[in-house]
Amino acid sequence: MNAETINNDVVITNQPDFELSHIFDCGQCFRFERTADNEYTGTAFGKTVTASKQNDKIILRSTSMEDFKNIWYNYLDLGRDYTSIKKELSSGGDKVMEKAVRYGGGIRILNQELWETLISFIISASNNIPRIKKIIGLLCSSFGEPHEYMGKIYYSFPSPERIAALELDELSVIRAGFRDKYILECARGVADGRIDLDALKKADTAAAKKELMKLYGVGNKVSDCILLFGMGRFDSFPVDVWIKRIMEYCYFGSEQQSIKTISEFAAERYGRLGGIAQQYLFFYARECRIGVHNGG
DNA sequence: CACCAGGCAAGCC
DNA sequence: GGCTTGCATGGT
Repeated sequence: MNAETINNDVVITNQPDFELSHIFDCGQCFRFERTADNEYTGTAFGKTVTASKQNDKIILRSTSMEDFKNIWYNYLDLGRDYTSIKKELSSGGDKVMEKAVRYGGGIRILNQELWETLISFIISASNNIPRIKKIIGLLCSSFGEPHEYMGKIYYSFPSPERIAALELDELSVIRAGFRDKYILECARGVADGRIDLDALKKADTAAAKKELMKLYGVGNKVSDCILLFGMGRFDSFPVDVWIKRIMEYCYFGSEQQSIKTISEFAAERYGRLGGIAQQYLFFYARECRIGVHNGG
């Protein structure tokens, strides 16, 4: 990887295993939108950026080398060697994973803020991705801090304190439905110190998961997503309806399995790379609509 | 109209 | 422990 500043852009070259559509359409992140061909715009850590890619050149528009080094390099997980990860996942003779890796070869697991990940995946429960994005967008535009980027106003993800100060009926403007009480309760816990997210980051995966599952609105699947997307725990393998479907279809002859069975199968097969394997499978399942026969 | 969406909490046994 | 049901909202 090489990065240099050209005018107000940061231009990245020699960066393999990086495709914006794979990264932002694999369900890990809800705050980036496609704004043109091979171009996505979104906000993280209170800053907005437009990322595009053309001819193996990645351009982060209207930003600084300082922000690249402090925020985007780590956020986009540019320090990790996905070539060897993909090789390892593909080398076991697993034809399904081989194909999934080919499909989503440009996926990177974003290093997102833990607080934002917690709330985002509480909102994801029994919901669909367009509406998850809509609710989170409303949460940010209603209660986040505004900033200007390339002549437009964008909003940060609101702080725990900001949400904690709300009443339930004020929060209802985001149309989160039954999830609003989960959001409020977690915000109040983080704001008053009952929930210590920084301490959680230091715990091992099993202990962190146990703590996460104590939170109102956080169960087995949502905690796995928080571990994977907000804490970089690649040994976490979230099993949602898509993963359940594709695993049953590809590994169990389309026969229904319990979530526990699928989790154990994944842990055995993918081990410490489970979370990354999950993202390749999720992207593959959705792109090909595997197991979906209702004409989407 | 029914059913589904990156599930979870609460109530049962 | 495992299983069932209700849950807000919006889309098809």
